[in-house]
Formats: sequence, C-alpha cells, structure tokens
Amino acid sequence: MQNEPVTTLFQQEELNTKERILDAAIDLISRKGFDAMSIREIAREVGIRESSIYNHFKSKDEILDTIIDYFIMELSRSDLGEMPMDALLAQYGPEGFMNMGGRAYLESINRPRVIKIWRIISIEIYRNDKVRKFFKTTMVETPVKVWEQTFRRMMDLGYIVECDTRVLAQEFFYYLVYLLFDYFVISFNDTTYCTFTEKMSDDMSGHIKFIFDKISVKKVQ
Amino acid sequence: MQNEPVTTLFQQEELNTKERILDAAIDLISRKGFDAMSIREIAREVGIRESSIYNHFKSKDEILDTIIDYFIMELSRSDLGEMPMDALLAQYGPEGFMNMGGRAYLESINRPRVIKIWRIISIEIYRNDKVRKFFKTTMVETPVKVWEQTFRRMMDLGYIVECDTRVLAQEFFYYLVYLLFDYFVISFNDTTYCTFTEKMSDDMSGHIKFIFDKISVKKVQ
DNA sequence: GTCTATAAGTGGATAGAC
DNA sequence: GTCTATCCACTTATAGAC
Repeated sequence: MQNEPVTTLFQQEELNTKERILDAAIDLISRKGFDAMSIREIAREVGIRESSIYNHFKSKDEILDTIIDYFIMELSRSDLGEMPMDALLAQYGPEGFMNMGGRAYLESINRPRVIKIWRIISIEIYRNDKVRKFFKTTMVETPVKVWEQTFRRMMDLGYIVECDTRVLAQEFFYYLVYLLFDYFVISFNDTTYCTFTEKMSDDMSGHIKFIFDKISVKKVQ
Repeated sequence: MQNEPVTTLFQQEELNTKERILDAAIDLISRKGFDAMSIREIAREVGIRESSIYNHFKSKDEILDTIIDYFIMELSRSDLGEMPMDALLAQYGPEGFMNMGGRAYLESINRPRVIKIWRIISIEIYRNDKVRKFFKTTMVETPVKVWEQTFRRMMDLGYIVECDTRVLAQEFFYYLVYLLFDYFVISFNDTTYCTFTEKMSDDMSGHIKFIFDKISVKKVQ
C-alpha cells in the first residue's frame, strides 16, 4: 500500500518518512477524526515503530498542526486575488462572471491533494480553534466581503438592479458554504469523494440562475 | 452546582441520579465532544463513583444514544404537522407565512432544554451515523419537501410567480441550515448561547425579504 | 444503589542501544 | 533514524462488599 508510486503531499522530489507519516495521518484523521486516531495506527500504516514518529514530530498535536498549516498555505496560494474584474465582466457578463467565480470555488476544493484535508477541516472545526477561526475568516467572511464589492461594481456598471449588496453577497455565498457542509458532513460517506463535482455543480448552476434571475437588469425593463 | 433548583431534562417530578448523569453528560459532551469526555468526569460532576454510572447505563455509548433519542423524540413532538395553510396564507399573506415558518424554526432550536443537545448534534454529526441520517432526513430533506409543497400551493393560489418550486425551497431553506451551522459551529463560542435569537432573527428577516421580493407577484404587474 | 478494588486495555511519550 | 523496552496516566468496564 505504501509502495505505490504516489506523488507525495509535501515535497515532490522525495518520499521520505516524514511525508509518509503525514500521508497516513491525513488518511486516518479524515476517516476517524483526530481524537480517535492514535500514533500507533500511523506507525502501523507507515510500517515503523511509534517511537520513530517522535523523530519527526514533537507530539501528536504537531502532526495536526502541520497538516492544517499546509492546508492554509495551499489555499491562500490559490487565492484569486487581483482579477481583472471589469474586463471579465465585459467579456462574460454578470451571470458568466458568477459562474466562473463559483466554478473556481468548486475547483479549489476538488483538488486531490487537499480534498481529504477538507474533510479533516470539517471534522476538527468544532474542536480546534485555529481551524474554526481560519474557516470563519478565510472561507466565509472574506469571500462575502469580496462578493459584496463585486456586486457593488456590477451595480455601478449597470449590470444588475439596485439592492442591498451585503444581503446579496450573503444570499449568494452562504449557499456555497452550505454545499460544502452538505458534501463533507451531511451527505458524506466513503464513496462521496467520487461524486463530487456533478451534484455540486448542478446545485450551484441552479442557485446562480435563481440569484441572477432576481438581480438581472433585463427583468425590470 | 448540582444543587440548584433545576427543572430536570427528562422527567419533571424527580431529580434522580440517572437524570443528573444525563445532565452532566450533555454539558460535558456539548463542550468537549463525546470522545474527549470520560465517564470519570461525569462521575465527578454528579458526585458519585464511576462504577455507579453503570447501574444506570450499560455503556458510555448508551449515554449518548439516550441523549440523541431524547432529542429526536423532543423534536418530532414539536412537528408543525398539519397547519391550516390556506387559512394562514389568507390571513397573513405569503411573506407573513414565511416569516412564521422561519420563526417557528428558530424557536424549535432556541429552547433551553435542547439547545446544548443541538451543539452535541453539530459535533457528533460527522462521527455518529444515526445523528447524520437523522439530520439529513429530518432537518434538511423533509423540510425542503414541505416548503416545496407550500410554495407550490402559494403558486396555485396566485400569491407568487411561476418558478421552480424545488429550487425555491432549497434557496429558502438551505440558508436556514447554514444559519444553524454558523451558530453552532463556525461562530460558536461559550457566550454564543446568549446572543442566539437576535442575530439569526435579523439574518432570517433579510433572507425572507430577499426571497419574497423575488417571487412576489406584485413585482411583475 | 453506591461504594472499593481492580481488571484489562489503550493512549502519548521517553531512554538508550544500535 | 529506527529499533526495543518501558513508563505511567488514563480509559471503559466488572466483581463483590455493604
């Protein structure tokens, strides 16, 4: 099992013990939760003794911290950041822009190297305050603010009707957070990872159509 | 702490040991999660020895099962069930009806005897399959179906414009599930229990206004 | 129904040989 | 860096006195 030619999670060039420990930990925690997983299980999976793990990590907690730090770093790396909003709006229109934003959101989750960590985040969010704050700030509050500005711009450019941009941003984005919650918790089972994109993609399309149909400027004319 | 004149959770008439065990367990699990809580802690809180607990419950798991069963029973008891929909619609109008439904939803959560168990449900949903299935079916799928029928009826009676009632029900209700998730997980902290109604009530009002503004029949005439 | 005592196991973590 | 050996705190759970 540990002999398969896998691209390692943390460094491409070498499949060293530290990385194999992290891979095993990610798999175990994503399936059982951090509390229920033990150092012994990791050691068994990797094929070394428990004590050897302490050559790579000071404590059990440090393993989880490393995973979470990696995840946070990996996610902030894919930050859409400075998109040429006006140009994209002119090219694809407001609905197309929303679809692109939603699609980018889905794709940032559905990456093989981090999808198991998403499950870990969903599990540990209630217990680990660093996870909770990261999620609250980076995965909810910041995107809502960004979408609020985006809708404000759309409004200024006459693409959408006048309305409360804050409420609009929440209506748009909270649904996406719900989809995440549904996927990784409510409807989660072991085969979930396969059927990711299709269902969420459909739900999101219906959602965007619903929202856009409401704010579209064509409707009132 | 265990001497306060508290109304017990499971039977009003007597404050016996079994109920005190359940009270302590609910408090501990809601703060730490089931895995991290131990029988010893319950015993310490109640003021008895660990072994005595096994006179009331066969195992640690049975304590959680009892709490969850109580919760499920308590919630199905408050099922709105057969409401005289047409009469209420005529009296309060579609927006008033939605507000009543949303308000009833909030109030069913914000009851002192079950609010800590809501936190337990939020924590254990990833680990306990009974909890997960209950939530998925009773707290998401069934309400969405009920609201779908409700919107269908509103449409037939000419209160709202023609649209996809399934999408509409999801747009309306998923937001409420998100509010739950936000309250009990994302934004949760120890003082959370106090500020429950106001924030969620505001968010819900904005949400209902947004949805209703879209589907209101007045707009297109 | 509660107690003492204890079983029987698991957990994280360390010391020191190699 | 990995191994053997071990520590010890803590866990759920049971047996049997009172």
